[in-house]
Amino acid sequence: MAKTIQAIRGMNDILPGQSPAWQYVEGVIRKVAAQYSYQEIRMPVLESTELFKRSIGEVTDIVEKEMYTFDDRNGDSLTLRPEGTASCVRAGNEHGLLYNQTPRLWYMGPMFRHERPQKGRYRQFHQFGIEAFGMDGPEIDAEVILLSARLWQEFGIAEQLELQINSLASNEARGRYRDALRDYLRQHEEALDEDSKRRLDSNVLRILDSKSPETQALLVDAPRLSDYWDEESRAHFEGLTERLAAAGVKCVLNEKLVRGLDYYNRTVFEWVTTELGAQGTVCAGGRYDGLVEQLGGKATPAVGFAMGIERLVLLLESQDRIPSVTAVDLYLMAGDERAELKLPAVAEKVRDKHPGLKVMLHSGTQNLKKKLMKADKSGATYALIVDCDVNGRLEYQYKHLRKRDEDKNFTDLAELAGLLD
RNA sequence: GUGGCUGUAGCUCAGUCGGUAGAGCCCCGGAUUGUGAUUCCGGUUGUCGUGGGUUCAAGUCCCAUCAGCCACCCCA
Repeated sequence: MAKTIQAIRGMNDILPGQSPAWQYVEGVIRKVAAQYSYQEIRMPVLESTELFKRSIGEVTDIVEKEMYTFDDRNGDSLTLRPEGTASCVRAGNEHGLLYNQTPRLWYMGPMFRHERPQKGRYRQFHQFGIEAFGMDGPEIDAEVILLSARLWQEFGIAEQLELQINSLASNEARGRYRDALRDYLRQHEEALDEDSKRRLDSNVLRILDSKSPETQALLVDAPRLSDYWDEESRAHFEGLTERLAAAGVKCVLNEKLVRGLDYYNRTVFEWVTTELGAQGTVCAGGRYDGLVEQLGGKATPAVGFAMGIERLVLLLESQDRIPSVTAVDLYLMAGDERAELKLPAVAEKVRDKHPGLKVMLHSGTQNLKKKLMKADKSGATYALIVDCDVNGRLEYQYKHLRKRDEDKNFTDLAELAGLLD
């Protein structure tokens, strides 16, 4: 036997048993995105490596050690996209979608990060994302968050998710805070954990969400980001929280919430759950007013989020919120050899008349008992046995496989319609 | 990238002190030759993750490696 080949580590097959859950999730997402008049955009999975270095930030973990990067045959450096926003902005700039316009866009598809796999974290994973460009008021931040909140309502998991929100303020204000925080932490450097010491130079703000208890104790008396907010950012933040409150969406201020990607400013938010272990963030996003210009476009404010589909599916499964669907509705079989020849034609007629019905045609040569066993095993609700009388006329026997004593015989296929509920 | 746990049949798992591989489910056949669900009888499950080593003998002990899970890191 030839040696079998396994899937790449951290890259999962979505098997037939799982695909109905995915189709359900994708269907609800498409519906809700349409309710808010967002339009789909589909970007390539491969982009120039430079795009992600310039958008996500050179010194982030994603760019430094998590990207699938390789040289094309002509020597260009290409990267499998680790997230969607950069690609979306690139496409918007490239096709003139953003200039003097206010597009509301969504995308869904696979992303790639070379991390150690664990629950809710995979090397190929899927994100649904939305991005709204050209609008700088808090009402669009609110819209984006309300869209996500509606998804939780639709899925029936609103109770399991908490909205955490913060403002990173303007780049200048954040810069002043970063300096103040660094000054404070330098005075207590010896008390910091190793990771935080390293971040003192590379990314001070990330020390805020360190899991080390000693570091957190140190942060109690540290400068607070909200004390450094500029007036415009404060007004923007209040405008957002007032709109959320008016719409009945609860949120908690988390002053230690800073995003991992460099391009965020002002509003940042996360929807978190305690149901998924260490990977509790199901959806996260914020405002990124500088990114379009940073990638060569005209200065354009923007806000968006990304949602991890795997985490969403895991959460739905943990709450038993995935509707069951039957794989087969009607199982069709022949009772004799002459009917066998006409069976595909009968199946086509049934499919013509009942387009929504999932019709499975028996294949194989077992006797009728075996056919019915197969029908039962298929999960079908109904079976239809087709026979041929001496004159070549077709006769039908209908059986309800989930209720007893529901057999019926008829010679006109049209009678089937009245039997399917 | 770091650490802990785990890899035996398609699935869930047992396998004692090292002595040539087991159960249930599933699948196939039959009881019942054209009527499923319950029942009964019979049958196939296999590179014990992979590669080395120790040993007369390794699923079992040792080393390496791959994969999965959980946590760190990071992130959705």
